[in-house]
Amino acid sequence: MAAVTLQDVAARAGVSQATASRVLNGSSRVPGVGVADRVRAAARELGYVPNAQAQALARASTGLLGLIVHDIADPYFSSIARGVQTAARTARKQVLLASTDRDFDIERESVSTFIAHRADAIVLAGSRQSGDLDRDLEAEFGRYRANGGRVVVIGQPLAFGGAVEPENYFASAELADALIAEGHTQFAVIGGPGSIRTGVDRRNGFVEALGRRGLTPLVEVSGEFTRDGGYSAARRLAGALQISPGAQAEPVCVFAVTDVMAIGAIAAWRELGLSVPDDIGIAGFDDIPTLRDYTPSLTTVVLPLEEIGRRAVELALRTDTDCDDLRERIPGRVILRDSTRLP
Amino acid sequence: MAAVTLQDVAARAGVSQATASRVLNGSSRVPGVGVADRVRAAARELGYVPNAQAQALARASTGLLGLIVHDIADPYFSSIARGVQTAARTARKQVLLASTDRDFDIERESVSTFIAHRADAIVLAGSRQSGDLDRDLEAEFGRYRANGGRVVVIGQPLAFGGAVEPENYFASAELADALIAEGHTQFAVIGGPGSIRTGVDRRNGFVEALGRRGLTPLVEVSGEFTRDGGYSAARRLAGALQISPGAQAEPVCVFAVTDVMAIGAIAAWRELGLSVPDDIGIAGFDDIPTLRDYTPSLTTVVLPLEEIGRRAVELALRTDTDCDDLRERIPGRVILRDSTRLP
DNA sequence: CTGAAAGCGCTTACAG
DNA sequence: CTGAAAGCGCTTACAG
Repeated sequence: MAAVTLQDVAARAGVSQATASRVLNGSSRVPGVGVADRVRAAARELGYVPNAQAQALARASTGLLGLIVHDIADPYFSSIARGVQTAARTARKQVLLASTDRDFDIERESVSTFIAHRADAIVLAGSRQSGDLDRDLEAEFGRYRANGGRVVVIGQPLAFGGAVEPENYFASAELADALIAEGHTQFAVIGGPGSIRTGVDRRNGFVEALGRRGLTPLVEVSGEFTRDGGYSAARRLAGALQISPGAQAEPVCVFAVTDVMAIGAIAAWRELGLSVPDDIGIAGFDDIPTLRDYTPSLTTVVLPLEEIGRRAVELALRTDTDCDDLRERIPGRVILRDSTRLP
Repeated sequence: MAAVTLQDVAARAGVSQATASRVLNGSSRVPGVGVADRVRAAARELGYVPNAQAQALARASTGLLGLIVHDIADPYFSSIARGVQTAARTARKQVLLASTDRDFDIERESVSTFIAHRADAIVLAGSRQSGDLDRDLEAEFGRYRANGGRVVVIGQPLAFGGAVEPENYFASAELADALIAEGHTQFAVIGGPGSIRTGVDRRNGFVEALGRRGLTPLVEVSGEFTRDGGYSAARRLAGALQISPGAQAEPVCVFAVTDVMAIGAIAAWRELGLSVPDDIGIAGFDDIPTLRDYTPSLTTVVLPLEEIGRRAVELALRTDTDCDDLRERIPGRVILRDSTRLP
């Protein structure tokens, strides 16, 4: 049970605890030559591992960084998590991870727990509708920040703290423009849940860009941010549009706000005997790595997810300034591929 | 800076710190009615959040669970991580995550740091070649366990601690048998790095099962566990086999030890004008969700990854017994799909 | 049921 | 350069 303690090390080295502490964990003071060596030798022989909890209590900081995502198994979030990990490692912070299953209660709990653990900073990578950050959460964050905690959100509105903003709206608008430039004139949209801002922004960016060209989606349907959400939305969409195999003058071009949904949509249409892109076109969003070799290759928008994660950590750890009003906008890049090719 | 302290709450409620502690965080003792309410009210009004670091120091346990993976952005590991998260949440533990980028030095560092943070348990989800768990790591784990720490590994050999063993070897053997039953007689293998046990087991299971039927792979190549690793290995393989479009009497059936590698392979062959499964067949391993709608659909083996993560946590948290010799074997399931269909 | 006090394992002014 | 001591914020026997 009893792990080796700094006291033990000090005793064996024949110095005070303070000296042992300075040699092992402090940085500045250079002690007498023999002393430092003795202490280090004692620590090694005893297998001393400093107790980070005790250190955290004695210092002001825990070296912990909280990361909250909707679903760590979702490639979108796991890529962000990878970037967070990388940046955390270079900053010598440990990552506390919470995957909330898109449940806002769990999210709130996770925030409380991270605060209880006195994480030095919290990165909230979920996404929700504007202004929807609930009061409890805002209040907790407020106190947390007052006590020196830093908070950075990725892709969501927050009255305070830092923010990394993937430009979902603009990127989707660019996608619409690119598709129009390709010659498309008929569009439809598969959106996400109304409560998730990312999806809403993408939908809005796309639809409003169409509007600027005098176009309107023929249909809009929506579903969960999952393969199955895309699948069932796509069935409804095909029904609404009455598309039948080989009968399209110009294939309708559908924008699914997520690659994963787009994949579900293609699967649904394939079952219906519809061919992409000949009967119906589709574009996604995210450029998920494992999907890059898909056939037909998927028109999509890339977001530098890992970079987004890294930037969030950098914002969270900046000491030169308060987090407030630090906003980094991260542009997306449109990639036209086969799934929206016109005959 | 100064967060609200238990002392503050006690003062405002007019009770001792001990009583406040018992009301708020202790479980048993039911104090006088008014007392408990007063304390809770004070805590709420002050916005008290217990300091988990201090609690950890005073109690014996931190409520932290360390998870170490090779790459959190890899779907294999992120699915395991999801299972770990779920189980951790129900056990009211927090997850400390380390993604090592497949670097064993970083892995070792992560273990040390987790031990320093006095994680109650550590789940090591990497994978390496048999016996390759280095001495330093073994020594650290030894001390950790002596102090009450629990360690569970997923898919790797360890002389002590608990283990969750995906049955890579057997599942791959079953895959070989199933393929032979389908009528295949010509095989080749795309393996992974020799240092990673998972890949080695899969390769061995497959090749040895072939051997039992008197068959031998025509070629074996290998590469990194990535899309690009599969891509370049597949080019070498096609060169070695001199496969040209439309000229195969019986397409060779290739086993790539990973779905991600299989995808890279298909992409490589497509560039060479080879069609799957007519010119060459391929099977993967993992059944990655985003790949399920791939065309051609990929023959593969499913491993219940989330369950593996959950089981690992359950093993790590079992209190009825020491972790030692707790081994859970998790079987895989073969799924035959289009990518290995014979003409 | 409640409180005073010791202790968890460190760090860090403050003296020397 | 080094040490004695206080303090970080809790929990938990031990008394009452």
